[in-house]
Amino acid sequence: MKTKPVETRAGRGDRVRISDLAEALGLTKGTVSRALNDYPDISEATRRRVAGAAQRMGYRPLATAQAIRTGRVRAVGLVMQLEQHDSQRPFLADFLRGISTAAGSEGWTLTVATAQSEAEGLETFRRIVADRKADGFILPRTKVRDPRIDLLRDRRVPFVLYGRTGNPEGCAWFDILGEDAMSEAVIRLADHGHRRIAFLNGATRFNYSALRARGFRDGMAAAGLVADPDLMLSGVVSVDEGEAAARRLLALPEPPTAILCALDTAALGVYRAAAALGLDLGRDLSLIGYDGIPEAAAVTPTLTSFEVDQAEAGARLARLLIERCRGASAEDLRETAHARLRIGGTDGPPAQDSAGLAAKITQKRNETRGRQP
Amino acid sequence: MKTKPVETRAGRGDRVRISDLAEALGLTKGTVSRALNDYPDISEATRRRVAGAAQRMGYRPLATAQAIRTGRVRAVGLVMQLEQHDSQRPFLADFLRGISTAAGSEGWTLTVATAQSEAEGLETFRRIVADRKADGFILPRTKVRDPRIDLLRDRRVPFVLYGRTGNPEGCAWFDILGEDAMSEAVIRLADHGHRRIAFLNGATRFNYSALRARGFRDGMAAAGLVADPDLMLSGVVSVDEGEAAARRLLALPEPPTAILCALDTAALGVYRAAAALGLDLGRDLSLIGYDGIPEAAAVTPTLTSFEVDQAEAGARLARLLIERCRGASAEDLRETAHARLRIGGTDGPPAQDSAGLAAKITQKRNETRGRQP
DNA sequence: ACCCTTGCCGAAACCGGTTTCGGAGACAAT
DNA sequence: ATTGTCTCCGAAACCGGTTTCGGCAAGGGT
Repeated sequence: MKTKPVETRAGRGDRVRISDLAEALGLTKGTVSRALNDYPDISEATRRRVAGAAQRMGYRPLATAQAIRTGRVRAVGLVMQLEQHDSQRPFLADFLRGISTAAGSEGWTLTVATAQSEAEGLETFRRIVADRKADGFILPRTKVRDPRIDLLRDRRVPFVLYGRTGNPEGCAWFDILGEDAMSEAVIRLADHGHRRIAFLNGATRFNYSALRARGFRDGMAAAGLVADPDLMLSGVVSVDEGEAAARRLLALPEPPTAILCALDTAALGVYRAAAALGLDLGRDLSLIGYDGIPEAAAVTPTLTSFEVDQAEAGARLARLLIERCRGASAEDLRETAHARLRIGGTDGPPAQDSAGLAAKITQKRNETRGRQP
Repeated sequence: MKTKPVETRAGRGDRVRISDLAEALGLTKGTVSRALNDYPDISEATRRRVAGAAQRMGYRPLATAQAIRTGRVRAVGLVMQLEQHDSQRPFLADFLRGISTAAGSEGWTLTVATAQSEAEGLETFRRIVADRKADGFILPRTKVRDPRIDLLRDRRVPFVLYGRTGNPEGCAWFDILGEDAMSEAVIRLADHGHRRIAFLNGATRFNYSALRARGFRDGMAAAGLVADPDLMLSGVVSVDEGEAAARRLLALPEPPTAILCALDTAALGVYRAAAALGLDLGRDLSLIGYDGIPEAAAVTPTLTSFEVDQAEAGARLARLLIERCRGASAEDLRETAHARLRIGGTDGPPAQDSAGLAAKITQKRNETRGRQP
């Protein structure tokens, strides 16, 4: 039954072991180990001597060997729960690059797993921890109430959120201030002269949704405008949902002259609705999105949107997690950054006010109706 | 200096160790180990007894502990060398999902690293092997002559190509038959009535380019058409390059009525060129791409293109690599699959032949010129 | 009845580290 | 000079497995 494995000569390879180091220094490997791990019972002199020799001889402890005693393998874990409409998808490569380079510079590696469902995801965490394939996790796409957090907090497994969450106790995180972006967008639209501004929010189970909604409201207040509840929809994620929502909004007696979307995918749906109604994006209807997905730059006119440096996010998350694994307290490991506005062609001064827009829409609709039968 | 690490109680956790198993069976752990690893000096009876107990007690060997003796950690490695224009990028999530689920079902995990340059990539391989973070590698985007292959082959590290290569000796692989797709596309265009068909190929250093070019030629031959060298360009990768190439082709005395692109990104550039010349895609000019990137479905008309099941590709690659690590010979581990045509709105019978198209282009150009000054 | 295989398993070394324990030596205090 | 404390390192156990080696018992041949 046993087939001969491929000869991996890496086995006896040129690695310097701790015993080599010890021998070269005239010490025992136990002493060398303690010196390298900053045990207090090692004199400063030998500590330096050992560190120097380790450096010179290129000694790097074998993580798998350390792990059997310490249980720590110097690997950050990432469990991706892929959903159909995941705005992070296009940026996954950048995100992973950020994580793996930051981790690599500390001698850590990245272990990736995927899950189709939440339950499977939790099981995956358990497995990876039990198998010692990672020392901690980066948790992307945090929810307001997130079972992953409960699980890991309960098991005392280190983790860092990409995003914030409802109960932040014991959580370290890095997050983009989506609320600031939404607020900035509203003020920009108000400066253009828009007074009726709609907001298409994402799925409310994700934590960012509440924040972006708050940012929208804050921006409206700052601009001296009223946030009409009829113009605030949530759960608008896919292109189709975006189109449907926009159609509904534009059929109102007092339609918005600008739509702000928490997700670019929804914004792409607005393109369709505008095209169907014969509206000019950027003139008849202004539109601002969030994420900066590639499709938004490929379409005409290009979408005004907020882009996030996902590589930077990954790098900072990795560094935070490593610090956390080394024992830093979660409360000291909380960072944020801003999204950057990428100006496209979909926002500008309104060609007419809400009433004018309503009239135009009615007129267009009648034209179309007239042509059809 | 030493900060207290986060208490990971996974350490003493509920894991059943091999010694637990041995004790329960009244055997020594050495015997149990040999039984589980199919050593020939274990009776079939005890082998079964051990396997049964392992199953029942939920014993799973700790990979990191095994690794220190065997050097094998049950992890597949993936080093992504990210380039600016990587058509795989949008599919990375699916690809990773395929790999990690297939690997997971065998108890393996996935270690991911990234590199900015070829040299850094090679160094990364060395590091991962030396640190025993992976037992073998999946090599995406193979080149005709690929230094990664030389390195790994030389060090006898198992690997599997995603793609084929110039010197296949000792290489296992999985690949999509891009040549068949190109050939199919040509025949489709010929069936539409096209006679002058152009081909925009990708970067020639990648192995797929030669294959797709061959597929184009084979398709032309099969359709009874001549492949005009003036209509075959290569190194056309980005949207800008695609646009420039299309402009050049359409300025020829006998322009093509159809363009086949080895990459969707290039095809997106053709959209721009067609728009600039006032040509109707699907009527004046037919266009077929390859990859099925999301932008190609977002644009109007949608691009006729070939899509690849990247999750399936990842899964098969993972399985092949695991087999390879278990000792299967590379020559027995070579699989292929087909891309699937996704019909869009960019291909159809030509509205006019090449001469007619040339006339139309000249006319449009004069119109534009007349308007401009 | 004797020797020689052969099959099968226990004992122990080993992999490359970490961690505990104890003791040698330096130095200060009595 | 003796005792006590403190510093610093060696020795050895340990982590959870794998692999080598040797030997016992059963079976086979003469």
